[in-house]
Amino acid sequence: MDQQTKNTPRKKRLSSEERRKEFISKAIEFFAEEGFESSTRELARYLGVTQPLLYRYFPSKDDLIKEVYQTVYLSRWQEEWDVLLCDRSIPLRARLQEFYEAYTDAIFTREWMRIFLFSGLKGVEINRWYVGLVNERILNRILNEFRVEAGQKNPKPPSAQELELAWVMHGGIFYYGVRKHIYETPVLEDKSRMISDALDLFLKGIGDAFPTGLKE
Amino acid sequence: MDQQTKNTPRKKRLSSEERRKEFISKAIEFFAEEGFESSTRELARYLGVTQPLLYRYFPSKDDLIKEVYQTVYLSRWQEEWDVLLCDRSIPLRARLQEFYEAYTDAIFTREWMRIFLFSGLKGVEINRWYVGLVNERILNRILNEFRVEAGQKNPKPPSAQELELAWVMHGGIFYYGVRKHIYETPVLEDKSRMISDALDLFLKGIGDAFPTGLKE
DNA sequence: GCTAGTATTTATCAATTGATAAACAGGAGC
DNA sequence: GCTCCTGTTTATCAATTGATAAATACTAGC
Repeated sequence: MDQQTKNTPRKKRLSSEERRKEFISKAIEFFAEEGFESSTRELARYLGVTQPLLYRYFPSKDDLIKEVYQTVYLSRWQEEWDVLLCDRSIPLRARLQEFYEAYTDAIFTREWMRIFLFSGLKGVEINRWYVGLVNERILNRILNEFRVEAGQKNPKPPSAQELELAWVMHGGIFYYGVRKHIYETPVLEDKSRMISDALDLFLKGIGDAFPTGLKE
Repeated sequence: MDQQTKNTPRKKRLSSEERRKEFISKAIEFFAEEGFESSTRELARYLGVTQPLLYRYFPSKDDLIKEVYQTVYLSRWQEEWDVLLCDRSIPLRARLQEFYEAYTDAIFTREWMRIFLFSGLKGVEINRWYVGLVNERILNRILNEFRVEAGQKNPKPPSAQELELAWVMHGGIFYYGVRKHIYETPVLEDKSRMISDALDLFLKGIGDAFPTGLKE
């Protein structure tokens, strides 16, 4: 409705841009399933177009793949999570529960998990960047907030051992997604419960394991 | 030395079998690095032979890959671990520490980890079989032994929730290997410490979370 | 040393791959 | 209705793929 208001010469171009987006989004589905080694012809068939058409939208297969990475890796993180994790008006326990439920809702899909692991095995740079993001924006923050909640004013950065423990917790939760979407093994249906138990273990454990860190 | 003792007509054949084994073992290195989509020609170059020679030893590329799976998946598990995990003359905590140190020594290699994930993404049957092995021979056993040590005579099988918690612990430890050998991210150097902390969290946590399960 | 059989290589096939160029189609603007 | 522009397809290339057959090199056994 109302497509021809005034002169909007970008209409054509916008449609072209939309087409591109559509290609990328279906390419994500396709590569997630078949792996990045699969051929452009099969991808084209999946898209319902001929193979040379892809080269009108992307200079090469590699460029297309890079766009797939970009979209997958960058579109899932919600800025509000940065706020949530540091919102000291909410008890840390509740913050973490809410965060991990939302975070796993975002990444526990067959698509995201498979693209993530495929790219991890390829060793592409964006994968390492993402691991760094988890490290800084999730785990270090959690450990910092834990100290603050325990009464420390200017908490020191967490030790390597503490950080490792946070990684074990995070990895344990992440591996739930791997089992479900990669191995396709039955898992406990109640994801919230799993998160809750994992967080209980972690928060209780870290308090016991590093009691000195809290009082100084 | 001493190669021609008596008449050992199997010597030729043995040598042929050895060659085969050698091919498989180097194919493991190769495919772990390059992925199973890589070509037989590149594999042959890696082996220092020509490509058609491979077809004297293996009917097809797929057969070779299957042998790679077999070797990787079946050669690492030590029968003695089955004994160790159920050896009630040793405290469970010590059993678990010893087991996980040995187990991770066996599987935390770039080779094993990459082959495992590659095959997991392909969804091959042997991968699911292995996940089942972890479930029955490690996690269910641990939970059972925990109840026995807590005084139960004929422990019921663990609940799905308990099992999930064990998976989170196991997955957390496993993910340490993924981070180290797949993502190649720095991890806490002291693997034993990581295991120890992870086990502390788990054993303490499971005792607190399921106290009723222990007394009935 | 000769021979037979096995290990290995050379040559080659048909299918598939990423990529390019040229032909075609269809609609917007005059 | 005609033209031009852009989205799309057809035709095609050279490189690479898994696989086979024929030729050669090698070595044990006489």
